[in-house]
Amino acid sequence: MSALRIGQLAAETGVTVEAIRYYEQQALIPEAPRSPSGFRCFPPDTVKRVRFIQRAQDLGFSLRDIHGLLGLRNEPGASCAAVKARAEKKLSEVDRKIFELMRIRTALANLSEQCVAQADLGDCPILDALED
Amino acid sequence: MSALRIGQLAAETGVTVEAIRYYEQQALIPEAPRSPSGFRCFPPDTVKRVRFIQRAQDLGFSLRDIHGLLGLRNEPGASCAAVKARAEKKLSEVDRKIFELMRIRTALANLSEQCVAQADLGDCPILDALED
DNA sequence: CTTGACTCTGAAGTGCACTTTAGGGATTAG
DNA sequence: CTAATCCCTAAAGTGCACTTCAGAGTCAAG
Repeated sequence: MSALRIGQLAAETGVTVEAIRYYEQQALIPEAPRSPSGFRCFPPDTVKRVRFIQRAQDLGFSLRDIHGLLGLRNEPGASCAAVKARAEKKLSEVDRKIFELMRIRTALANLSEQCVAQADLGDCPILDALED
Repeated sequence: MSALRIGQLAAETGVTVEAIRYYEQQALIPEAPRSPSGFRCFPPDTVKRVRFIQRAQDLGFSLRDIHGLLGLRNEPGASCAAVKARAEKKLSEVDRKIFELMRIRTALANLSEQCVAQADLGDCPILDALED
């Protein structure tokens, strides 16, 4: 049970076979060796690689970002600090988005309340929150 | 100085003239009246509208979403119940986004914290955590 | 009155992260 | 053996939010 065919890898990771071919094409996973008939035979640890991609994507990294993260490991001068710097850049972006979303959340909640109280939407709290 | 031409509106808001024409085409800003020669003459409060679009986009709303948010404000008071339902749907979407971002934030913060920023990449906690 | 900045339209192109299509060959359960 | 299922490739399509292009009209300054 050492090599996986593309469908098995897909089932294992929950991504489509097309997405996996796409990842290979984009060099996010190593090019798989082929069976005599031309089928891809993925080494089992490709599962980990695909999960890495999924997790990193989930953390807000683009595929380009992920390619960069993967590349870091092979760069001579690259350090853990470089990885940390990227993670922290993403972290501050995420913090900012959370902060802004909290503001609009409040505005929307107010709007909803006013809808109960009175039907007049002439003064919209959403706009108030966003136009400053 | 009551009406703005498209270039002035663009300069004021920091978006391109093309993007503004696109917004108008997508009905995100009202269709501007035209000068005798066919130039758009934007009422000054269009600046606010464009800024609303920018902010909302920054919060992760698509232009389609924004169209919906804007619609909330302009709908006739007749269907107050429908408006409220819409506002609450948006609210739950916002809540979901906040929740998702908090999850991402926690993961990034944890990973970043573990990184001593001195180790070589063989044992970078961030990459390690993403790989398991 | 000419030059250069500004504006117009419609159509096509861009980047992302895939998905879909078309037209095949390979493998396997019954 | 046959039918279902899996796999292959290259290319085109998708949705979003624009950007670029081509060709042409308008306006203010010098």
